[in-house]
Order: sequence, then structure tokens, then C-alpha cells
Amino acid sequence: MSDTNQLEPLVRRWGKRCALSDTDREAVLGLPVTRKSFSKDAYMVREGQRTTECTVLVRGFAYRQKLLSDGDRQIISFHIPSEFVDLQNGVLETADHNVQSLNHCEVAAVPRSALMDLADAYPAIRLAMWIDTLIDSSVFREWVVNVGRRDSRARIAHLLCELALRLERTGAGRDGIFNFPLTQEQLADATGLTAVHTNRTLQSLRRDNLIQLSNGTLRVLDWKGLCEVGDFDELYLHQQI
Amino acid sequence: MSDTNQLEPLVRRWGKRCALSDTDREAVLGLPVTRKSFSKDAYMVREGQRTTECTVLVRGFAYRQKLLSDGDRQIISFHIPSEFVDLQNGVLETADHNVQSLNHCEVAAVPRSALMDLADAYPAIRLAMWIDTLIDSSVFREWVVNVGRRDSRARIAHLLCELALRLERTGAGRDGIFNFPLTQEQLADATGLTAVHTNRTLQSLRRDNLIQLSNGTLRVLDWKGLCEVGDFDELYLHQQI
DNA sequence: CGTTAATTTGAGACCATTCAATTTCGGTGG
DNA sequence: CCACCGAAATTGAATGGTCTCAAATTAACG
Repeated sequence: MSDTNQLEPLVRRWGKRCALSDTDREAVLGLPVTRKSFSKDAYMVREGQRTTECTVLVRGFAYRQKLLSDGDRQIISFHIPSEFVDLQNGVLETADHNVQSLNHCEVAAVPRSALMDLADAYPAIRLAMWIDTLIDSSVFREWVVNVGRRDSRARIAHLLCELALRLERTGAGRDGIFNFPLTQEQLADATGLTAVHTNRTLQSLRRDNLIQLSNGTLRVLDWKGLCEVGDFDELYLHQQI
Repeated sequence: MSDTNQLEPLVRRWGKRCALSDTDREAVLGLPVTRKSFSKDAYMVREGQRTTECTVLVRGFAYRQKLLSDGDRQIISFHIPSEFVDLQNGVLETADHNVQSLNHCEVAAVPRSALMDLADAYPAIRLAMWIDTLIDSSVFREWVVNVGRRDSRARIAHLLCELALRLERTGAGRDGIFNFPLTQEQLADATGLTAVHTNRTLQSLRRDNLIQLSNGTLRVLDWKGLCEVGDFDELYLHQQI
């Protein structure tokens, strides 16, 4: 874990999607990176900031959020290791939202210019990057639907389906059991509900033997049932596997 | 209007953002396009479809939407002339949502392969395309916030602010007066409300002398006031002008 | 083992929904 | 030009899902 390249998981993930040549691979692994760690709830990116680098999550979870003028918060996405938390900041000049660590995080920060030079020089990498941002975009669209048109049970169920599937696909869980460090308040901020109602909704899902959730562990007891309740269709994740 | 190139508005819009050389410009204008028209409420793209082309809106309005299993609809974005309604379909294999015309539309359809070849050959154009998709993405994020955390007055006000600003920026309105063909049901589907409550909310905004809205015409009477109510900050549109 | 964060519970209030009926608007044909 | 029609907008009243506010319980952590 220690001295292997921080960007190895990224290359592995991209490699599943696009055919990467050895040259491509080495170009990515040769990127200048700064290792950083963030303690729980730290700000990794702030809205309004000029963009100077992009951040690959190596260990831990992160989330994007926006604050309203009245202090309310809406979480916009969650991120797991091997994902960029702010790839759009390689292209856009100003960050339009905040990124926070969910727990202790290790990241690799890549200077914006180096990343863009890489994209210009390597078509396959550029494509992988573009696809990353486009899948992000698709997830945001699904979240608009989730908070816009689903009731509380469906919202929570849908979010759990998404996270469970993404965790499983990256090997971060087995048999429907996952390390799941989200608080109920964070689940609430991601689904547009209050923490209190999120609590009652989780109880309702537990009562129906769809999930177990406690001590930072999520157990999906009934995947089909949970998908049903959450109106979940994984098409939007574009996981061509 | 008739025989000038359909893609002229697209080139003009991109030119404001990135420096395009004459070669760039001509390359775009030389794209093979199919002109199509759609009558009101026609489907331009369907979820699940294999992607074969991308569509530039030349005249009329369009919107993206997803349907839930119970038939409910969530509108995800609106589009005005000179914008692609589905640029991500140049890269992703499968459409993950529907696109519908709002009124009579004229569009230019560009084959996916031609568009991607262009992107590979012309760095400036590729960047313009990437930025387009990234701004889309930023708008989706803001919509997550809008439907997730704002009350009905703020949701409607915010949506009106966004559309008014985008229309004004493309020269499709002056002095806060816009051609605005959205029905209240469509406003409702975009904000996650019911048509009935949207109606009452609009009345409330009218009562406060913030807007007039009737006969397909929107008049913004108090821009600052409307921004205030909608908690609107245009940063997310990334309009570097 | 104390202290704070996170979860859970209860009761009442409220914003938005539902359902149904009515009115207005826009377009069409006689 | 008026009568007609369906779509869109408007209104009312009752219902309900979610919120608010507070307090109590449990879990996490140094």
C-alpha cells in the first residue's frame, strides 16, 4: 500500500472502461502528485475558489455540497476511492460547489495544468476523463429525479442502492455488506429530508427487512426489494461491465 | 435565416468562450448535419436508446426528463437555441434520459462519429464541447439543490432567474421580457411540485410584483427581488462574460 | 468514564398534495 | 365572426407527508 503509486487505482478503473496502452498508463502514473490527508469534515474544495488542481481520492469517502444562504446544506454526490472528487475543476476556472471529507481521507492532488497537458497529449486518457465527468453528470440528473419526485422511503432506498452498487463494483464490500460511515444527517442532506425524518424512514426500511444499518455498517438484506422501493435502475451509472 | 449555416449560432456561442481559429470555425460549419423539425411535445431522444447522433437546437425550446415507474415525470433541464440537447450522447453509448420538444423545434443532427472525429482533430473545439457538458453538469447540481432544499417560492423564482438570464445572454429577450412557452405543469415537473401548487406559487410571486407571466410571456418586474426570493447566484452558470 | 456526537421518540404545526369543479385561453370549423 | 372545443389556468376544501421543536436514549471517543 505504502510505496505503490497513488494513482494505480485510477488507472485500473479507467483501464476497465477504455483500452489504455502501456504508454497511456505510464503517462498517468508519471503525473506530478501531492499527497494530502484530510481529517473528518475538512474542506477539500471551496465554492468560489480559483481552480488550481484536481483531487483523486485514494482512501476514505468524500462528498460534494452546496450551502444555501440560510445555512441549509444539500449534498450533491458521494465519492469513493479511485474517483476524482473535482475533475471539472481541471477545465472550469472557478469551483461552483464545496467538497468535504466524510471521514479521514488520503488523496492525490494533481496540478490542473499537468492534467490538461496529459489530456491534450493522450486521446485515450482524455476520453476516460470526459467519460468520468459525463457519468458524474448522469448521476446528478438521477439525483434531481430522486429529490424532485420520490417520497422519503424511495429517496433513501435509491441512495442506498447507488452507493451499495458502486462500492460493490470497486471491491469495497461483499455479500451486500459495506463499510458505511454516513451519518443520518448526511443521508438527510443528500436526500433533501430532515435528519429526524430520515431516521424514521430508515426504521421503516429496517422493519421491512430490506436493510440493516448500524455501527457504520450497511447490510443489504433484500437487494431486489430495495431496488423496488427505490425505483432503482442502474442504467444511469453507465457501468459497462 | 434560410440558407445560412444551421451551426452558425453554435460557433458564435463557442467563440465567445474559447478563441476559435478560422480553421476551427470552418471545421464545425463543415460538419455533416441533418435538419429535422419536431412538433410540440415530440420525443427527440429516448432513454435506453443507443446513441447515434447529437442534436443542436436551432429554433424552439426543448427539455430533458426522466419518467418514474409510477408515471411521474421530472424535468431535468431546459434548452434554448444554439445549445446541444444531448452532447453527452457523443461519448456515452446509451441515452440515460429522454429529450422532448417544448414547442415546434428546428434542430441540426450531427452524427456521433463525425462529432467525435472533430473533437479529436481540433483541441479548441474539443475544449468547447467539454465545457458545454461541464456547465450542463453544474446546472444539474444547482437543480439538485433547488428541488432538494428550497421551498416552492424559491424553487420557482430560481428557475425563472436561470431561464431569464440564459435567454437574455443569448439575445432572446430584452428589458426582462421573454417569450416563455412553458406551461405550469412543466414548471411543476421541473421543480418537483404539483401543477396546482405551482399555480398558487406563481400567484404569490405576481402578488409581490416580482413577475408577470401570461400568454406565453414572462416579464421580470423586479430582478433583484426575484434573485433574493430564489436564492439565485449565477456563478453556477459559468458565464465568463 | 466522562463528554460530545449521533440516534431515537413524541406531539403538534405546516407546507404541499389530492381530488374535483370551475373559469379562462387558444385554436378551429361552420 | 361567432360557436365550439380541448388544453391550460384557477379555485376550494380536505388530507397527508414531512417538518419543527424538544427531550431522552444510545453510541463513539479521548
